[in-house]
Amino acid sequence: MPELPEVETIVRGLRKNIIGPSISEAKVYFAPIVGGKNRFFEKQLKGQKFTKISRHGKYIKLITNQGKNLLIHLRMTGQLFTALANHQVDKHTHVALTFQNGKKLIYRDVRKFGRWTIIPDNKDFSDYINAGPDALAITQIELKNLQQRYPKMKLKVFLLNQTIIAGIGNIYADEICYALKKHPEVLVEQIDTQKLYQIIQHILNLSIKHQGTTISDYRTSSRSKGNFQNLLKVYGQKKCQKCKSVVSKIKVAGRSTHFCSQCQKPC
DNA sequence: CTGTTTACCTGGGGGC
DNA sequence: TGCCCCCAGGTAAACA
Repeated sequence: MPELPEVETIVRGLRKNIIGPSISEAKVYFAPIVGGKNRFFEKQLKGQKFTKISRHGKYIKLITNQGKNLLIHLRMTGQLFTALANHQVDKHTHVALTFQNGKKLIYRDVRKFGRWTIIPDNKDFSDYINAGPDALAITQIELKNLQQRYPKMKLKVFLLNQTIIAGIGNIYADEICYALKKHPEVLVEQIDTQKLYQIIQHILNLSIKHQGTTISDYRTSSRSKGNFQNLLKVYGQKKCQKCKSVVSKIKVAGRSTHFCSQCQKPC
């Protein structure tokens, strides 16, 4: 589900709501989400206050006043939203934090793939985040260096690999290839760095402006849907917006891949 | 080392 | 309606 724009939208929303108040109760309803250590987890967070929230790629990083580091990954269907004191949890809610001001932070995840990790005191976030530079923080120089390191990699495989660039997932990889007018299987060495750089920044920032893409599960921190799904040019589309020909669907790196065979040439 | 499956889960949609 | 199969925004582990 959530890629960089969706995670960024959630982080911005939460920053306004959960920074400050102390956690009066932490409740885990499904232990595997927190690595099976639900008692430990509840104890660690109780009484803490979040002082900072940020993001690297699709990872959410939270820091408390007593230096506890909490790492959250939403994977496919994770939802992170704030709720009022009277909020009723449903069967897909796996973690709930209650703050002293009565508000709650709810983690809901239909497929249960997401993970909450408390970083041990002697470790750092980076020990638990296996990722390259963030797609919105990367410089053009860094991007060029990465292209030179993986010249024979297919463009979409390169974009999807989180250890190369962090934050781009299946939807935005397809949208980026489309905007570049390149077939997703074109080799990385054939891509102009400046164009790729500008298109990545443009598409991700535009999606953030529209609160991300809701295909089915993704919701903002206030549980509203994103709007960028209305602006997608090729992912999940039947016909190419430009030339009206039928959008092709193939598998690349095991992921469903949409492209226009007329507008995106493999040259 | 690299590229390809599989596993983790639930639910929605299509075909019959 | 119900059953079966496939598909889904992600990633780590197992496999060849």
